[in-house]
Amino acid sequence: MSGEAEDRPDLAAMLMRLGRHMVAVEQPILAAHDISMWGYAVLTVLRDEPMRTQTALARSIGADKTRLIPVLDELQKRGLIEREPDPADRRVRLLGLTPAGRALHQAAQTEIREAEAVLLDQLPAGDRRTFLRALEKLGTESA
Amino acid sequence: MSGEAEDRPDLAAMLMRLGRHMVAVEQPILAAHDISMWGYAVLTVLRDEPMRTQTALARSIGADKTRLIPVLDELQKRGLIEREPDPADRRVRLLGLTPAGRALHQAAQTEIREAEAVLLDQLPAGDRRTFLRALEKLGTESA
DNA sequence: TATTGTTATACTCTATAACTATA
DNA sequence: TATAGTTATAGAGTATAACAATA
Repeated sequence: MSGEAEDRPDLAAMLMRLGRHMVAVEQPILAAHDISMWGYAVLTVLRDEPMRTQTALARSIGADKTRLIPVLDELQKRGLIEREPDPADRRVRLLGLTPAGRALHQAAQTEIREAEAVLLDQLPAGDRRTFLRALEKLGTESA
Repeated sequence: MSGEAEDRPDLAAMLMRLGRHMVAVEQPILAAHDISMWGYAVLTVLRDEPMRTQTALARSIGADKTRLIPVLDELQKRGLIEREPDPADRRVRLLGLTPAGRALHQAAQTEIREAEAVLLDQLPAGDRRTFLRALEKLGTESA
């Protein structure tokens, strides 16, 4: 309980406003690599760890499993992901990045980080670190 | 340019994830007051300053002017906003809160701040202040 | 019977364009 | 002719439910 008066917009409003702005900033970069926002999100998750089911993948990026299917179809067709039935349980699809998928993700992320820096450089280095750490912590522990 | 390796999710992903979560947290509160997210956004803007046109109001909350109209119809019908033609230029609608609108906004916002505190209390007080200030600054200066 | 993945459908949200009225 | 507001329509994005394959 801080005794200070908090004269600021609501948290959801600030997050969604800045979030929409950053999505708009990312859009041209992703388009240059011919990949959608959901496609990029899939590559990001699979880079950190392969997944055993599409349902788990969908949950981890906050998407419905049904709307991931066209995305996975496209990524597979372009040779960016592997997606093969598990011999031990042929209902599930083992998911992972191909080298091409890894390379594309790396290239796109590098450009995205440069675009983010333009925004984040408005903050002093210490505030920037605190901001990013807080944002990551709140997102992972609650959402 | 910080020389540190930045092993974190992309900024847009973190913002949208936490933003969606906070919207979900707000939803039951707004529903209890029988008001939509856009309706609440309108009340918030008008509390800070009356507006001279609906187009300006739409722009200030990042919405299309056409999708604001049913929202304004509803708010007006419930006596939460005033919306009268400007005698000096009868094309424009002068917009402002009624006392009832101001009271409803205040009540809802109080509950929303309490819900936000549950999340924000995970941060040390200093980090919390830095986080909120940074978020507000980045949102207003760029988006 | 339960679970994974898929397809088809319906629904919500949003943007586009056309219209009215004022200036 | 230009602008504010409104209406109608179409499009994108998303979720719901039914289905097929496997356990």
